[in-house]
Amino acid sequence: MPELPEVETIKRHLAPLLTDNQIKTVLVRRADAVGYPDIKNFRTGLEGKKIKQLVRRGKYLIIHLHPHGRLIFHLRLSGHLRVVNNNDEIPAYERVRLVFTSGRALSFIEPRVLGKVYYVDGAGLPSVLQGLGRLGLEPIDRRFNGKYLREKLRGRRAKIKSLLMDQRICAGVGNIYSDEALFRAKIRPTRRANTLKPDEITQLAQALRAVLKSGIKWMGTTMTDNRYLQPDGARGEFQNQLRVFGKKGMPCGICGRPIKRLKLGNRSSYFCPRCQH
DNA sequence: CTTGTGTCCTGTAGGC
DNA sequence: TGCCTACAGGACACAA
Repeated sequence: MPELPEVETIKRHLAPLLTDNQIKTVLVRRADAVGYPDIKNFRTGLEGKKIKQLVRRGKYLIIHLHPHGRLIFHLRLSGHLRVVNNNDEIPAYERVRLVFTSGRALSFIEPRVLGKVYYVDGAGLPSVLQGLGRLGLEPIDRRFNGKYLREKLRGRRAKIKSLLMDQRICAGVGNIYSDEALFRAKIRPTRRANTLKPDEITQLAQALRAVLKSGIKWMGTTMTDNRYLQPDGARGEFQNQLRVFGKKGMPCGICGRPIKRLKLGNRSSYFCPRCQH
């Protein structure tokens, strides 16, 4: 579900609510929602710890604990996080709950159980989190520019969209924001990376930066299914800024021709056949 | 090393 | 109403 702007929005909402809270108990309602370690060590590792700081890297949300340890969430396609009163009704599809000494609780909701939560004690990362250790630059990083992207794409013959969604190249970019950046840079998702001119890659890097920053500003994208919601239940607003994603058959805002949809890998891609080359 | 495809899991929407 | 298929903001294992 969430890409970088959504996870960033979630982090900003949760940070003031969670910081300094102490974990009293941990309830695991679905064992396979815990990615690491085993359930017993997951619980004992967390109980008694205090929440120190929230950090986002790519699409990962990392919660630093006191006196040590990290709690890491990856929400994948359908994960949610909500802060609730521990006495309130249990949300549907809740998989893990952290109960705080304050009487509040953090609810990890994940209908599809693709998203996971991890507890890491030491400095290193378990193999199930190797993706976190291999992330490339985020497009909102000031070092992310045309030069960086050209180096990463050099010699690559794959379709550009699949490379934009490669977290080792563009950390935090997913299906929505890659389509939107490609539209703004006037490049088709199916273009082979090695056919892009240096100028086009510079435009693409700029577009990625702009789209992700705008996504954060508008607090993420909530489509009509409300699958992504902020932790307080509010919808995002970036869906109103979308130019192509989910707009099959609707007129392009620039040329008026209908937006096309195609399958790339197993994902939907949207683009304007007139404006994008 | 690179690329494309299948798979994990569950729910929902739409066609018949 | 029921059954079937397609689809879903992701990432990884695997084969070629």
